[in-house]
Amino acid sequence: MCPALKVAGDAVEINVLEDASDIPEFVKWVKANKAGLGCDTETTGLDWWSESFRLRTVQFGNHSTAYVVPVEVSEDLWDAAVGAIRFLDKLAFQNAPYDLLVLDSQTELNMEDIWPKVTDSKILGHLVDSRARKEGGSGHSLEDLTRCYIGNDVADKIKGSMAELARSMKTTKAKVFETIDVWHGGYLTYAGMDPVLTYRLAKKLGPLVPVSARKLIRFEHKVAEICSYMSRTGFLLDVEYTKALSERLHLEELEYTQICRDLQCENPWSTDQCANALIFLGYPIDNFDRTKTGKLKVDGSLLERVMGDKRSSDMLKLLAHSIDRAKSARKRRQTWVDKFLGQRDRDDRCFANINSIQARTARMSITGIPAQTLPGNDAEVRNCFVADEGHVIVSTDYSNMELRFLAAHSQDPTMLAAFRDGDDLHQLTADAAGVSRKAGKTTNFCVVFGGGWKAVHEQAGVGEEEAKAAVEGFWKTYPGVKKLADKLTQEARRNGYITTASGRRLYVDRGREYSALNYFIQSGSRDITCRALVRMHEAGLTKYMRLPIHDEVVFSVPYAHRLKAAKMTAELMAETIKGLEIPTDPEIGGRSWGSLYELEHTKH
DNA sequence: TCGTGACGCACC
DNA sequence: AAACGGTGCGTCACGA
Repeated sequence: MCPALKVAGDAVEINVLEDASDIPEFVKWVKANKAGLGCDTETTGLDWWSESFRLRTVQFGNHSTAYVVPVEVSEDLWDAAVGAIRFLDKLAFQNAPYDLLVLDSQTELNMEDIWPKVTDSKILGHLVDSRARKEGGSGHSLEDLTRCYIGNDVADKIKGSMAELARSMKTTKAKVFETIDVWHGGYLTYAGMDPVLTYRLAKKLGPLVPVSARKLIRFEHKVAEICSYMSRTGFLLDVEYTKALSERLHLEELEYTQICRDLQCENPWSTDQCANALIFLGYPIDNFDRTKTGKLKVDGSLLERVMGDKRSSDMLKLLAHSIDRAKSARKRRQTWVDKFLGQRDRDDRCFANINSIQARTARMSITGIPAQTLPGNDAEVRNCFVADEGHVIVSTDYSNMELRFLAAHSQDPTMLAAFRDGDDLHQLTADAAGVSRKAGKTTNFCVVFGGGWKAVHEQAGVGEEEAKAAVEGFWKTYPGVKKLADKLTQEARRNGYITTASGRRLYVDRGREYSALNYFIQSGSRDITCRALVRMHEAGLTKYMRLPIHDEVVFSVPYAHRLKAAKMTAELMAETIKGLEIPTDPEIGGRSWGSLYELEHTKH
């Protein structure tokens, strides 16, 4: 028995099962709590797919009592924990996808059987307040939610106890979980507190979800479930190709780093050193922009200016080019290629960690395989991933989802007609304002982002006057959009938040009410993709899904069924919003993901 | 030795 | 009156 602890004034009892003789008491307690308990796992790390990964303890908790089951010490304890999970009607987890992937991969339990019983306190927390802690919101980690809804003192104690463990063991936090003795008192206290906090948070947060968002609770749990199946499936890596690419990028990096060194730039990753070396070779210091902290700005556009400047010497141009190439090669290798190789499992699969409800707008984020940020202008990096044996890659995305969503919800007649008639919306905006198509297109996107003429000016590379005319023309051409934007801005000003088409509450920062339109569109578009995931799941397509990427879903499908699969995904994903269809565009590729990008490559 | 902020760049 | 929204990740630089 651990020392008594207090949470928000209540004593919390943490029990540890030491051997089989403790099991009857635990079973009795679980039976008395059949309706539901908080649950958590402690493991050796986060890489649930790796061979060295181990499940160490499973913990259960209610409002005031916790049981820590050190499943790694005996089969009896293992069976007791597994039995409890099977027996309980409801289970509350904090970030359920992770724990369920652990239980699924390490025990005889299946995610499919656990998910229907799950409440995820992270999902509830996000539905209550989607903002990160930095943004003035609650945040969504266990520590943040505890701090916000239970008490600072408890959150500090949890955080402090972990740091203390690391200190006492003279190691890093990550190593603690791998090496600490399972009977260590501090460890067991830490482990036991988590399910108690999760249980309390789940109880507390449920009623705080705004009425308009209640229907999203089930929906978001389903989306998280589907994403966890995609995580579990993983994506097959073409190891031979990936190794060769890594090697090539490494040589490229070395070659260009050497040139930088020869030109007095020892470290091209230090912006200070780059600036100094460029100035040393004669580039005028006045030509630099400054960062907001007043330092010389060295970015891609500066390097481009150096290379394009007629007054630049050959050496200066060579330095700018070499800095760019060295950085680019290393970025590709470190951020993507080598990461894939390092993370693969014994079957050469990589596993994405999909946070199905992460951003302030509820957009997903994907780490592990950073699928949302793979370079899109060539096939090189994406070719690392391939469809399963006998499969090909299919990718289905929405056409113009955000602008169509805007047209549907604003019911602006001009914009609606343009989409219905298949007109060129970018040209339409351009014609209305008497500007180039490029300015028109950029304006359409900038308005969605909440940008103004300055953004159009910089992004489209058109003059200030043309940019001003384009933005002014936009609002005149689409008065319905203006009306929606004004309505949302006022709503944000009045309430401090907007309610999206799905009923989600999104807080908007004071003084930044112009972003309300973007939140509405971005969040609504994300919900469209997620509803499509649910429909495809119900149609039995989950095992072919690999990754959701904003307005796109990537699949691996059997070659023989590629046509039918593409058609099915296109039909299931398409959705009609207020009478306007958001159409989809399925693409059938070859074995590698990059094959879908090779055509676009020829554009350059 | 770490954690963190600034910066730059990859994307929708 | 105007207003660039949302991410992940790697490096450098700095401070506890």
